[in-house]
Amino acid sequence: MPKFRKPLPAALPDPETIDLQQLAADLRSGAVELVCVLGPTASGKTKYAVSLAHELAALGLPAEIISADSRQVYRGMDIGTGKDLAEYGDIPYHIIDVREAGTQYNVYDFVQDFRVAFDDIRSRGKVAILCGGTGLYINAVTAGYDFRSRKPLSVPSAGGDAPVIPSAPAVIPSEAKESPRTYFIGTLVSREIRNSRIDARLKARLAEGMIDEIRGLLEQGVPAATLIGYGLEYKFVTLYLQGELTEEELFEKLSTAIHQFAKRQMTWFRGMERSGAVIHWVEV
RNA sequence: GGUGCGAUGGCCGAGCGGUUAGGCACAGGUCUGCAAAACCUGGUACAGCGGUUCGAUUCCGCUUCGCACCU
Repeated sequence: MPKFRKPLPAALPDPETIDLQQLAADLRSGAVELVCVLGPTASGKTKYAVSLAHELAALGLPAEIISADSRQVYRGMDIGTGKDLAEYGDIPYHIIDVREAGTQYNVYDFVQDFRVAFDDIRSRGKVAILCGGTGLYINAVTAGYDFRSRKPLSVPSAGGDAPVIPSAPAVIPSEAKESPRTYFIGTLVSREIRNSRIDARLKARLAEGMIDEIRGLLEQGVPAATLIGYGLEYKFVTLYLQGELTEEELFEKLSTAIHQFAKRQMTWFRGMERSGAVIHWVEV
């Protein structure tokens, strides 16, 4: 039997410095059509994307941000998703607060929404910066996932208990366009720092009223099962509100779950790199 | 000081004279309509030293360290 080598913890990519002048030139020439800022949770993506937008604007290339976050699409889910809209300042953002909390949203919807936002931004002569941590969504639009050949989801017949996906159109989506030439920038943080930031941020969110936010969603009629399905803060806080976790367990388990989530995000990004994407990692 | 009980991988926790229990954490990975989701894979540890035995994590003794109780 071959002895399996224990996989070593993946080394951090080498940090780079972005050559802004070059990036600006590539944007002007069309060599780059989309800038994508990605990274695990708590790595400072939004802050980085906003400052990049300002820097590009200073070079005569005003930019707008398209969020690639599967949970910030929901209105009323603010603290738990880390939706810090103030952070954007005067930079316009897209695909945030576009759905009611409690509804469904998926990659397919995102691809449609992205297309609209992207075309809109470009038609106004501005640069689009895609920024987020939902790897699947990022990959779907930058690698050109084609859903046309997939069976459109159908709404189950009355009485069925299959999950209803109301946002799924019953028609075959329009022809997928070619994916934009994308320049990827990854926000890099060591695992240790990332995890300690996650914990600090979690404490802050709890202190800011995250539990009340989620209690409010339940009171508005969002089913507990749906909130649990949203994962992380929504899942664990709901369990806590249902009395299934003590306050101590809430922090401990949620903290662990977010650490694991951040790791999965990095796994996804490495996978993108393995399949050919070039990600320029920067230390923030 | 005496007696008794216990000491299992990062943590919890079974077990047996001769497979690597298991869970959690951690690490690596998968991913084309719920992705903050759903999955897959990985680590031979039995406090130390002797002894009995073909073979000891498992039996015996001593040592160390915990816990309990006693004068």
